[in-house]
Amino acid sequence: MTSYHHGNLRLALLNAARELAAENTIDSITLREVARRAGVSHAAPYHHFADKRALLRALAIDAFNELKRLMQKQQNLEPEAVLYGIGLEYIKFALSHQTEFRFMFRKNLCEPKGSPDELTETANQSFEILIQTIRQMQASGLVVNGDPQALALIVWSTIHGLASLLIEAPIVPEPLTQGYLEHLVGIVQTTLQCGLFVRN
Amino acid sequence: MTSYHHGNLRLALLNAARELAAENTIDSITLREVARRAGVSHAAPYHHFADKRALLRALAIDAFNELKRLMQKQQNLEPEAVLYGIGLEYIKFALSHQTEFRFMFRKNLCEPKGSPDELTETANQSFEILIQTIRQMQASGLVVNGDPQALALIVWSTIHGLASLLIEAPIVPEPLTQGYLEHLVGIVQTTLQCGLFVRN
DNA sequence: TCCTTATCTTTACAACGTAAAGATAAACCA
DNA sequence: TGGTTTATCTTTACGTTGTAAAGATAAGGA
Repeated sequence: MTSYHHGNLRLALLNAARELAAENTIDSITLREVARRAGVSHAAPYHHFADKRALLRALAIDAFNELKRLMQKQQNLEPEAVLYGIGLEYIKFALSHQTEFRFMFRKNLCEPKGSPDELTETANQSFEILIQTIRQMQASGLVVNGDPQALALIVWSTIHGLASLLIEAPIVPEPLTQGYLEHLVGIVQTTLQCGLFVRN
Repeated sequence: MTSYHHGNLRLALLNAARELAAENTIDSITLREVARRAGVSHAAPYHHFADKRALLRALAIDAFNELKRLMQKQQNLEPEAVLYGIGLEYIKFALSHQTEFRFMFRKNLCEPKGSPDELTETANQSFEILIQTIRQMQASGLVVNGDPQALALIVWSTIHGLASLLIEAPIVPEPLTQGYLEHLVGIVQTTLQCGLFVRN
């Protein structure tokens, strides 16, 4: 079992990183510790990732793909329920994968603008689902007309903002129960749906 | 001029950190480089900050205070324009102080929950302005009734989410002009005001 | 079979955060 | 005023990190 060649070290490294992500804070993910957990020398990772950024980027890409999968699943609901479902999944994912979520939104993990970047591409694919949802809802007369991309950006902002604040904001709104969470997403829904302002 | 005692090293260190924040990415802020720029030895900062986290925390606190000041200034506008003004200032601040903005929302810079934490307190003071604004608008009949804290959280989410995505999201919506920025904040306003969904 | 190539280890180095102990100057107190 | 205390800064030191370079091992193709 303790062969010189590992078999699938790349995956083992990513899993070790995820393990660290789950148990510690964001700074505890170190290349050397990841290698240690995978049972290899501290330089071994360099045969699978160009540098530390590349490892974290791979982590972020995996996370985006998982989130995309969760969002896609919500598209099977009745049209009026899709957006609420997506919002809830998004926030639940952020809360249950806080460290990965932080790496998903770290510009300096992306390749310099212009060069092809898998992270940017994967993120865009997730965003596409939101645009697509808006488009479908527009077709069903559920959402106002207008540039679907801009509207999707606002929806994403609202959901992403709530998720970020719940994770990172130095304010403690409540002990976070599933019920309170659904309550908050409900307000988001209501806000988007009815508007915050009094109609005149 | 080159006296043994610096005079106001604490401020000089913070300014050096801000200088680094302005010109580089988030990882380039190192305690030793900050000390170098302030013209002192690499251990000098420890007489003014307990550790690196404390320096960054002070940076975040200063940033929150500056943002609070900007938001407060908007409260002099006509009631209907306050929220738009706050949103625009918030996003402009995030874009012009990206690194500080990132440190403002970093849970691990806060003291462990329970102990008194100046960062948490300062952040709450900023949030208070938003709650206060909602309350005033409710009094003027501009905003629907309901828990002002929860409503303010949603408003904050939307604005904060947009700011975060513009800074961090691995999608490039547009070249960011002042005009496009105002356009986006306008959509936020419209969303909050009129709702995204078709009325039925 | 031998050689190439991919994978992993060893060794090495500079930079970092931080601790401990010593130097300097300012402030305070007689 | 002069001496002592205290705050501030420096020097030295240590362990950890990311990364480069060179060597060891094993797998696969000629």
